[in-house]
Amino acid sequence: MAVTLRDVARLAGVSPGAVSQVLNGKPHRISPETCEQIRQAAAQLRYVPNQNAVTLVTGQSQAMGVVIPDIRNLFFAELVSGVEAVALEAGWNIVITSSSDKSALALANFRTLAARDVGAILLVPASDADETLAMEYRQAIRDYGRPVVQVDRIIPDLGVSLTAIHQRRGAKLAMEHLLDLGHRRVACVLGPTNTCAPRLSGVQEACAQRGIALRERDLYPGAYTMESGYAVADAILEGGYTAVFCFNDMMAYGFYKRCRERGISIPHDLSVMGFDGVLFSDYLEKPLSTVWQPARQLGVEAARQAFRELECPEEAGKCTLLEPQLQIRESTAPPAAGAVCQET
Amino acid sequence: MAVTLRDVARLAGVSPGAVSQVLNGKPHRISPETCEQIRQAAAQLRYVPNQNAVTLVTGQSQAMGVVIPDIRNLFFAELVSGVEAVALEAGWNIVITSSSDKSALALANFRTLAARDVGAILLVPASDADETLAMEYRQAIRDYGRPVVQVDRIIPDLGVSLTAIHQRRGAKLAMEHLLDLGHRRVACVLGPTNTCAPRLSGVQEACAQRGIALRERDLYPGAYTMESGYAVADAILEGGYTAVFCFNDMMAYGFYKRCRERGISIPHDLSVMGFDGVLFSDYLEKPLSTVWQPARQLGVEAARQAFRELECPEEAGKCTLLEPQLQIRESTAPPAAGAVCQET
DNA sequence: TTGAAAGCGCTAACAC
DNA sequence: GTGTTAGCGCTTTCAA
Repeated sequence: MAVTLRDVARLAGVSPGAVSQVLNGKPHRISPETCEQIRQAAAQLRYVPNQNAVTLVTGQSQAMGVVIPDIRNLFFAELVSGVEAVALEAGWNIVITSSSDKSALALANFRTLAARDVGAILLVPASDADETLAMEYRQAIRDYGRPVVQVDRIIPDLGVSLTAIHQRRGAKLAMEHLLDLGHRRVACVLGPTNTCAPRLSGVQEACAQRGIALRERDLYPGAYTMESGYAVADAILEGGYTAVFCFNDMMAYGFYKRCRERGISIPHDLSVMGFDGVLFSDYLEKPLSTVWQPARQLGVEAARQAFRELECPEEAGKCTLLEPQLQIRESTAPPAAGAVCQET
Repeated sequence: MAVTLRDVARLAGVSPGAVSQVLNGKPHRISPETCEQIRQAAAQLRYVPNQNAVTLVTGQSQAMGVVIPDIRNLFFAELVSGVEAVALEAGWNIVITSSSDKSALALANFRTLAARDVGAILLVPASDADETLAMEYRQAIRDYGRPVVQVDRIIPDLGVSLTAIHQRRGAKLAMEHLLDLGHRRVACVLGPTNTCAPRLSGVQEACAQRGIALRERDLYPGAYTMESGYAVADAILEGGYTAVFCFNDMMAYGFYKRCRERGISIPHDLSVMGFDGVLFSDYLEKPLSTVWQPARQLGVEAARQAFRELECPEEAGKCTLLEPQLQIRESTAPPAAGAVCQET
């Protein structure tokens, strides 16, 4: 059915080996005329090498495996697009697997990709990864024996490179912005425990440096969804705060919605800060102040790191941290004299 | 490095063939004890079959190729997630390629996927596809010789199945909604010419059926981006309209922004209708009335169609149209008595 | 300068 | 029941 290298060889009247040499641009000990004949024959038959055969014999597919929680999350979509751009330059494809943020599935995905002999794997672990899982990952990474880059999220001691965004610093920037505006009663809406740790410690750092107390009860649980931002709003609006730091933009959107419903004016009655810098934040009725994360760049850097390791194994184990950017828009302002949110 | 089937055979003291039989659950003519031994050996060595070898010999990889314009577009991200869900059930992976909505790249991607022996290809053509390209596609599809499903966008006479959303009907619904509210001066913000044709004819149909004239100048060019919605807003706000139908939600967001800046009140001064039903539409200051497209379901159906064709080639050439849904929210209302947009 | 031959790891048809 | 064998399409080494 498909045209094979043999077909080309037959048409050109040479051996398969010769065709392989020429078409792969190897140091050719083949006469220019033969070369030309081979090229013509290949073109005529529209020969395309079977990648699986190439992979089988070379032991490495020209594909990069990617494990992410969910492609519908804009952050990961951006990330993937960065990876793809780099892969494309090198003539590689990408194989994507989503874990629904479930560790077991993420690990299974990792193994599947390994079994496909992808040339490298970019791994964004699920947020519920624990020590048992870390051990399994270590094993799987060892078995795989090729470049693995941990992206965005950290499982300790995996022994592979890490490419991530400096979230702690970003969160600190955000909190400092709020504190500098004069806010003293700030609520935080967190994400899933495992993944929001760096952001939380950024917040704590900012408070500590300014000698401001951050109470346990100022920390509200969230799930990084609009729904969870909406759901937690009432409690916060009654908590006597002058500002809220939502640990991602989505939750801030949900928060906005509830504020709108209750007639709370942002930023007059309450300042709202986000985190992510998602596409839409600039198009809200009050453009959201947030911390922009270079998601696409993250994908680019992670892919580059993988290629670097491929060229030169000593490059493994590098840690790359990208800088997030504070984006101050219209949802934050100094606390108003008579803020509507009653004191507790 | 990696454990091979031979290693397992050696440990179990049997032949490679036997191991293959047992591990693949083939009608086993193998004694239960031997079976057990083989399984144990495989488990002990943590044997994982090399997928490339399997692919090479079976001639088909357990992977579905997907060609889309851009993964950062939420619509396609949803689509892909649907495909992935179906693929996962069958133990397949997906290989994603983005074309940046460029036809040449989309075609190249198609060929790359074919060369990888993916089991089937889901193709969302780029929006600038012309007849020359259609010919190349036909050729490539023939060479590929496996199931291809055209998704969401139509290239005529490709001779493959099509799974899409009934956009014409959706657009008609939207326009009817506007007309039923009493609007007579409606502006449309289009998308790239090739891709928005069905939506446009839905609009025309609705107008024709009600004997309402749709003038050429009521059609404004757009690019399906927020920026383009923002950019076109001024012209429309001065055009004496009482309603705008943006051919996607993104452009409506951009339109909102400009309205906000100019103090135009939606829907009092102007009704705005979107198309897509993107995640955020419900969280805008005035939740956007729109036409929801079942993007994820589209992916699910397309993948299922591919699997069906794989099982039974006669299934090829089927056309599946999914129904979009009118979602009326708060951005549309009857035209106000004294609308602010001056007449032309 | 070129052809022949040996695998890569696996499946499937065929002997034993 | 189980082992042996012949490839899948390609790269690469070694002879010629």
